[in-house]
Amino acid sequence: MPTPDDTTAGAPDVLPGADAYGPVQRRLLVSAVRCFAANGFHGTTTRDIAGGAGLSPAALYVHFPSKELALYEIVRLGHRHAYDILVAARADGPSGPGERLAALVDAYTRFHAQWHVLARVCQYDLGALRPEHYEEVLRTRHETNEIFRVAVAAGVDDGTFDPGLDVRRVARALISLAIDLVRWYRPDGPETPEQLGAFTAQLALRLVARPGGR
Amino acid sequence: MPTPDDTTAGAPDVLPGADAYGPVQRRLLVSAVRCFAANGFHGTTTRDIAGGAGLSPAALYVHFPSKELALYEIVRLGHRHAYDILVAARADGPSGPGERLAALVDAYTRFHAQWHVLARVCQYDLGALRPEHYEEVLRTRHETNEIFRVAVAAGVDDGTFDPGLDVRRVARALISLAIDLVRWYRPDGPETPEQLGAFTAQLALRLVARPGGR
DNA sequence: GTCTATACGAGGATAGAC
DNA sequence: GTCTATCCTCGTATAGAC
Repeated sequence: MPTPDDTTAGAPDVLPGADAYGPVQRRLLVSAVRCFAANGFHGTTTRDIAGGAGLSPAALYVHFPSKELALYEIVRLGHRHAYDILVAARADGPSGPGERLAALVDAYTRFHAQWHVLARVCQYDLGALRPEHYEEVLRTRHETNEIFRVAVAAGVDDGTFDPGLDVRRVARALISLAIDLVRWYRPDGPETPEQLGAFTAQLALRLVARPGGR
Repeated sequence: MPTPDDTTAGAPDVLPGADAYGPVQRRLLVSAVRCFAANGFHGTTTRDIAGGAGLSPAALYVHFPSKELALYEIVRLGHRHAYDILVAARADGPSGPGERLAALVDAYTRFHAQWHVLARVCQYDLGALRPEHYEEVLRTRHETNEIFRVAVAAGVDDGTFDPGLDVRRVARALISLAIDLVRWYRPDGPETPEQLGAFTAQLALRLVARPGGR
């Protein structure tokens, strides 16, 4: 049972691209994200969502044609935002393969910690999407994963990383480290998203380092 | 919609400790695990479970007092089995901290791959448990996690691993690597549970290795 | 122990007033 | 665009026959 009263304010805690929506639609999406994260798509009722936004059950259907499309909107937003963050992290900063990979892992980890409510929905409720929507999301995920594979491959190719690395598997492991925290992360815990990002990036560099390397 | 007809055979593919139950109860649990893994607890109906076991909707309640208690039975079984596997892996085999940690990560990874249907339920549907059952499961999880923390600490203390390691965070990362595969693992993929276990164990040793170490 | 039949509430979605 | 009221299906669980 999420709290209402994000009345007009944006919802910087659970919805990154919230400015793209009108105030009511935004309140509904914020409520939906919180409900889905807490109880899952099937464990959430349309009454929960509308009530969390301070509206009657019927009001939801003025803004979304179905519960599933509200989920799709949320999942699409989350995946798009994650992708954008990685592209930005890849673009700026130093350009060595190590620094670049560390920046990607750092950014991806921080994203999942900072937006852990949204990220949780993006990981756990994909199965509730209709097949065509699911396929669309998978395409975005593939592009996101590809960024990591390319970054690992770059360091292997130019000899910065261990030449014996299995690129796909190592990239997958780095993604696992960044994503799995949505399972256990709580914002009232001892670690900030920044600390988690820095730590995970450090682990990433250990994973790709040359055997005898400094 | 899982398939029926595990009629009398055990269900080695989804239920490890299946021998402890009678044949009908076992069929119900097997059906329930498959349904929960595919659609989540709230996305699964008691009709789905009973139908998947070849029974009428009402028959479920002869063997389980509620849908939630069937879930609890499944989750308890899964967590107990994972714990037992780790204790066994810790007990046999060579005794150096590196070998021991590798054996733990290997076993834990293999467990999640081999029993990925069960493991998926154990990771994704915990929130559907009633609070008292949830608390009980958390206790088992804590003991399981503690095994990894102790194994990492042992190598740090005797100088085998990097003395600068943050024991809790590194243990958490190893657990993440083993668990996250339930999100993407498919048995028809290119990797066997054994290959995944060996690879993840190798990553674990990289993560704990001394900086200049061989 | 399993079945058919059913009670009863929950939940997605709509109708129509304001 | 929001509300109240409602439709109607689905879903958990039970009753009672065999």
